[in-house]
Amino acid sequence: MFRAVKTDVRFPDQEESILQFWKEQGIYQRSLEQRAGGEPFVFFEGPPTANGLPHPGHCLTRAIKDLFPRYRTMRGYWCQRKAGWDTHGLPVEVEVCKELGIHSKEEIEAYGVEKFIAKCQHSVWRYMQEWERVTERLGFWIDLSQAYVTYHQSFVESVWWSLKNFFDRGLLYRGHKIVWWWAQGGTALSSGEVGQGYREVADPSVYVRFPLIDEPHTSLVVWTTTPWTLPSNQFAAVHEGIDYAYCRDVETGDTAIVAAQLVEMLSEKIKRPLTVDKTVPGRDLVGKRYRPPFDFYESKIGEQTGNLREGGQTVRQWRVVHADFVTLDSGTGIVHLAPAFGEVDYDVLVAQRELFHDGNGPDLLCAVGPDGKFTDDAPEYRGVWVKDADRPITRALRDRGLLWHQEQYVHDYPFCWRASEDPLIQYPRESWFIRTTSFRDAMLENNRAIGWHPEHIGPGRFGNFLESNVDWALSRERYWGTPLPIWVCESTGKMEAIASYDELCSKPGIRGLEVWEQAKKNQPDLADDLKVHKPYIDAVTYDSPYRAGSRMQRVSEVIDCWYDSGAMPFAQWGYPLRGTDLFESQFPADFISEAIDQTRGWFYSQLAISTMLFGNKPGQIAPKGNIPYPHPFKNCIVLGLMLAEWYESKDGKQRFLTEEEAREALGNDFVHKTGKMSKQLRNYRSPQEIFDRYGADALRWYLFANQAPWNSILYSERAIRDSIPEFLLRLWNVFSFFTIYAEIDGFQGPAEITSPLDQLTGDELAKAPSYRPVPERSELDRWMLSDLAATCRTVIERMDRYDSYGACQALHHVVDALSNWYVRRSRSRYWAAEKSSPDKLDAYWTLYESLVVLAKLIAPFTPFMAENLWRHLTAGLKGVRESVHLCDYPDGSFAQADTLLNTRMDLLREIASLGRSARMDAKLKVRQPLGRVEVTLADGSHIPWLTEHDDIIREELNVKEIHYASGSSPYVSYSVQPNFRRLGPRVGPLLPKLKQALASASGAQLMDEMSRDGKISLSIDGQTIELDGEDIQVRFTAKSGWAAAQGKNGVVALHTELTPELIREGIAKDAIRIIQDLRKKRQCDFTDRIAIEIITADAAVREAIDSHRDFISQETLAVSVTIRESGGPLSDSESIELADVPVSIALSVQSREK
RNA sequence: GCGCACGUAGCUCAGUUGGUUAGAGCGCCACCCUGAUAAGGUGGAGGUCCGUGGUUCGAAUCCACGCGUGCGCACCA
Repeated sequence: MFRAVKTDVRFPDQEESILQFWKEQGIYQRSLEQRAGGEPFVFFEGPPTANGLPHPGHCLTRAIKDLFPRYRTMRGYWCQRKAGWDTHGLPVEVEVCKELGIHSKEEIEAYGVEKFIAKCQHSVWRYMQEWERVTERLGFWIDLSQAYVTYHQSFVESVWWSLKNFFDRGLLYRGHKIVWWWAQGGTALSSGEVGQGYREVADPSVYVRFPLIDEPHTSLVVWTTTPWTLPSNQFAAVHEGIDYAYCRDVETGDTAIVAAQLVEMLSEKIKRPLTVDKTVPGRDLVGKRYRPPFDFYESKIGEQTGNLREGGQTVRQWRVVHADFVTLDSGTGIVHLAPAFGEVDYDVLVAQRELFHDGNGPDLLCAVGPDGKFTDDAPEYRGVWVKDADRPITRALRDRGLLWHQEQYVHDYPFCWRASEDPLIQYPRESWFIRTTSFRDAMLENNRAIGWHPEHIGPGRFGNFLESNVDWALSRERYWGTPLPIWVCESTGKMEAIASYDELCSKPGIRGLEVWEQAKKNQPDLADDLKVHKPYIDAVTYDSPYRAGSRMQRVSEVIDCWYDSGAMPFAQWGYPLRGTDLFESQFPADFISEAIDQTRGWFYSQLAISTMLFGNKPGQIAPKGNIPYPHPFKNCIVLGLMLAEWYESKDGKQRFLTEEEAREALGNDFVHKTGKMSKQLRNYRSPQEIFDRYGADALRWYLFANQAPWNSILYSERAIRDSIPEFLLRLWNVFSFFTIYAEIDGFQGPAEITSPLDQLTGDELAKAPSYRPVPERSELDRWMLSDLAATCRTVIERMDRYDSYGACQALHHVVDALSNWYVRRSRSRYWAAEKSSPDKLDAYWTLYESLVVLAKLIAPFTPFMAENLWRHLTAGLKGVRESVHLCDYPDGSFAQADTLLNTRMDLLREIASLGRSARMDAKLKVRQPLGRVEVTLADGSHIPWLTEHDDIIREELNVKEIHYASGSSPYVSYSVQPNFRRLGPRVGPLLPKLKQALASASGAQLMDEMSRDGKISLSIDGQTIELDGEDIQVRFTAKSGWAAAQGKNGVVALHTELTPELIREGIAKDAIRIIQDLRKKRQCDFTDRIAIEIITADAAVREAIDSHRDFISQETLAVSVTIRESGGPLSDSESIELADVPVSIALSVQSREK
């Protein structure tokens, strides 16, 4: 027995109660248990960092991560969903520093690393509740209780194990890296952080002469915007292919060498003529020695030479070298290289060293300390902050006649995002690297096997990134991160890697474990996982195997937290110390998803680690006896970025308003803005607001159904709200319609069935006595189920291709068909008086079954709505599955997909739509019956079928008669066009003329010729062309002067003359509508009987009502309809216009039973 | 500067291997229908398919060069 549901739904309230139900009944757990032993569908959760609040963008990733596992689970796969949290890294440290009001590493050290780490560990969980709430509220089913956490000991040990593997294979090495360095804070910044801090500044721009040693009175001229790097100069770079000019500078009497192409420009700049003596190619300059601008180093090592690998000797530095990056865009075409302060400069140094025998190459010259101040190497400037040294250095150059020219240069330069007055400098730091470059080809091969969605990511952005791979700079000179598990011998410098805490503890002569033990004793609630972190792990030392009496001490660095996330495929299980079975059964992933910003983040870190670690090469791990590419993930949906929208005043003074706020404050005088979501700008609203107002399903449906997931998507409250009626509300209204009538008629549904129920499949429902086999039902019923079955197959096919957007389109389409055609066309069947007529029961069963199938079909997309429907549809039934999420996904096997029927029904709908359009043109409202319509179709083959369904069109269009034709027709004119696709290859250049010929001929004649001869002959440019039926396309046009409308497949024309009888019927129908309105106004029950009294002076109206009295009574459940010409005012009456005349009408309820 | 993507109606987006009248939803306006009614339907207005050139009988679609936007990378010596 079904109970009518209210139509004024509050989806958010319903969702909250469903969440409660899921929780109490452990539905998620049971959905998993039920599939245990099924084929695994492996999902990896890319760990979010819980260090900040979740924002709308996270809802998108979490929604899509939920969709596919839910879908696969219903399809029978076993899909575990282990949550994870990314917990390490600089952002956590920064958060803690803010809290403590400190900045620099010195301040952290002063505060105490031990206390600092403990704070970091706590800080990680600060927003955990918000994260869990959003996750749950969105309906993201994931096992939060089993979440992996990157700081946990088991995770850290897995990471150690993989690093030891790399170390032992020689893939982990120590080298130098030029980093963006925050000197005041004593730390390097990641490229993301650097990118945040760019600012336009004016720097000094100096042109400096480097005198050549072997050519008197001749100088290279170089340009730099960082004069403070000049004392550390090591080379001057030219490009071999560029021509350089020796120019006489009249003022100095010196010869200046600059790029030939720039002579003129430079001459203007220095405002004096430069006379070119000769021009030489860059390669002729390579090897020439020059005098550096400062002699701090030259005075000590100026004559230092080294032995070249190719034989011979040369001076180590202060030579001209070739470099590819030299261009003529700015400067002089000769580049000053200070390898300590530039990445490309450093690369040149490394390349130069390669030329020499080991130990013979140039050392790195660096006159600046990590604090950004000059060291003893440059005594003149010792202790001066580099930026403050620009002026004195420039002055010194001028004094010594080396300053050729000086100006200001405006450019963007990075500053520290945490201390906006501190400029960053490039600075060399010792760093640990992973030799990813030697796996470049393997990574590319692995990448080619991955199913990227969209496809272009693979060869495009991601592939390109792999092509330009450089070794992974792994180490960070910070505190809160996975410690690099390498111990160094204090006397020999030899190193070894450690793979676990136990391995460490078993080392001979182990000492320092007590530091942790003591800390734990003092503070028993300290998380045990901290023992593998700084500072405790740093205290652990052991006997060196390399020299008796020496100790092994850990290096001080922690690692890049991207490595943590990339290691999660195995580290989430603690593999290989723990979880071997789990890892092997859950690797590789079938599906992962993140937004495009993870290309160089998680997508790369996973691929790099997996490619290097797992395989058949010596030293690699081969779980399950090797794993073919791709691994560690097979499919990846790369989501677009979510954009914020806001409103602001036209002058931009009031920003980041909601639409409501803007309307209130500014009237209509505001602009709509969209842009990147930004925490700082606070230009987005909390997802919770959406959940509370519209519900999670509304948000999910908006995210899934509005565009392909890789397009960027606007987080727009209005757009989310607007997407509700088209799907969720429409479906809910259909369901509500069903319950209203099922309650009135006492439709039992599956409650009739005595045998055990399970998922309410067609086979189960067929056991109900009143359930008739589908083939015995009306065409409309068969069509609906066939359309639904076809939709099931379409959705499955698309979801298997990871095309969630396409699947949503199919769902949208079928809900529209159900609501706007099936229910609309079936209404009268539900109103039918005979409660147990087979047709009425068929209508109920068809609608019921459709709703059951839809509940299952939409379950992965809008899980709340699906559950809500399911719970109502199965209320009171015994044995049926408690949750729709415990059901199998419908595969459409309940009905044949009848494509012919579908085509015909589409045609029928088109005819109805055209008829309504024609009525509109003729200004004939649908309530006015018409005598006849003429339907002319391009293709006559469906006419017999359509004729059988006259009743539908007659009712839709409110006409008495309908006539179909396919031949010539007085309402239609034809135009014939060539079938371009077919004829293009055949006649090619003649096509335009052929088109012309067909257009100018009479369409009707061509049609006649075609039907007589089966072909048309045309002569064009002397060539005879024969066209068969498929070579032409016939286009229909309604002839003007008729109330007619044309569509793709035909024309619908109306007979518009009205007989007195038709007019009377129209009036009666108007009367019915008015009475129905009154019933509603009086809040009558659907089944209340009423008495009607009508008073009007108009004889035509009286006659119309009188002659249709029975019809009116039947439609309005009236026991009596009284008509009077005049009389005293009726009590409780309403005065209304009917057929343009005044009418007074009274309604009284007679009985409320039945 | 380099790479990738995108550029189609007021907004958000579809648009199959090139086929000649470019679609949908929303919004706006008008009308209609209505015992699902805080729904539903029909129509209208609104497009140099970013621009230029090319290939072709035919280009929103393919090619080239630009312009603009987003993202990423690099550079700013």
